[in-house]
Amino acid sequence: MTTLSIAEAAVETGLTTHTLRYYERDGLMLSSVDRSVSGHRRYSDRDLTWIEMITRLRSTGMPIRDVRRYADLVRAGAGNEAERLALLKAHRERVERQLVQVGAHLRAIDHKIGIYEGAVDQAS
Amino acid sequence: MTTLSIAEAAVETGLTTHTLRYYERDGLMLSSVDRSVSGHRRYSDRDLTWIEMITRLRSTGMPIRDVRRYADLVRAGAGNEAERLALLKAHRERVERQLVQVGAHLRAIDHKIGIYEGAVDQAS
DNA sequence: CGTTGACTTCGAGCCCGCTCGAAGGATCAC
DNA sequence: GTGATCCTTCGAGCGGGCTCGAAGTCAACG
Repeated sequence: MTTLSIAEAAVETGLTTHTLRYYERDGLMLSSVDRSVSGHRRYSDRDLTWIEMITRLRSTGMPIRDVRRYADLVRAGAGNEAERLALLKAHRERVERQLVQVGAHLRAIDHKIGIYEGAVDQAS
Repeated sequence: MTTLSIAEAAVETGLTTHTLRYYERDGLMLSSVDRSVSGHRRYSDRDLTWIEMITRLRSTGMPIRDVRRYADLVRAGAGNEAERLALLKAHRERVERQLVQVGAHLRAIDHKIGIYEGAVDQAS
């Protein structure tokens, strides 16, 4: 099992070291990241996998506080799967509704693009 | 041609009166909104149509400053269609890339949901 | 004529999610 | 050993996009 320094974990996850510390500080990690004897953070595979999950939730638009709630549930251990499920499903619904909306807006914008393409063609 | 008060325009567009004034202040409108003799804003159909466009751009994630740039182009009048086209196309690209990404993340989350559904089934 | 209420402007404040800098301690490369 | 590099914590700052409050004007209703 490999463990990474915060700088390496930053590269691996595409986040900054500042953000990684911030996530931990803000209660988004499942537990405090392990430390080396010298006190430096050591990111485990488990940490990295979890950060990947955070990234998924975040980049589908989940606010930090909801990610924290989810982390709290996972941290609490087995027994609250139904609650986690509800949280993820609710999120899923929101994201899908938004995808549909964005799709519709995008088509309207495409229509506009079509108009300009016509106009630019004319001009040439 | 109907014209609306700011309060009516807010209802119509789903924005707040604060936001409508903010958009104008921030140079997002094509021109200052007309005023009644008493100085109250009167939103024309053209204004509402434009606000709809702003909403489309905004809710597909375009930052305010880019909306302003686009408004500047439209305001400048005919002759810069190619530039407008470029702006919209670039935006379109970004949005599509993001849609793909969000879709991928969503599927990963769905996978997780599937796992929890299994677990909750087990428990019941 | 008074009061209610919708409107005006302006500037400040807020929330989110980072992002950064300072100050200090440890570690690595030579 | 010494200098560069990396780490730590803490708290402040920032950019975006609103959001709000204060203070004032004006018009309509009764």
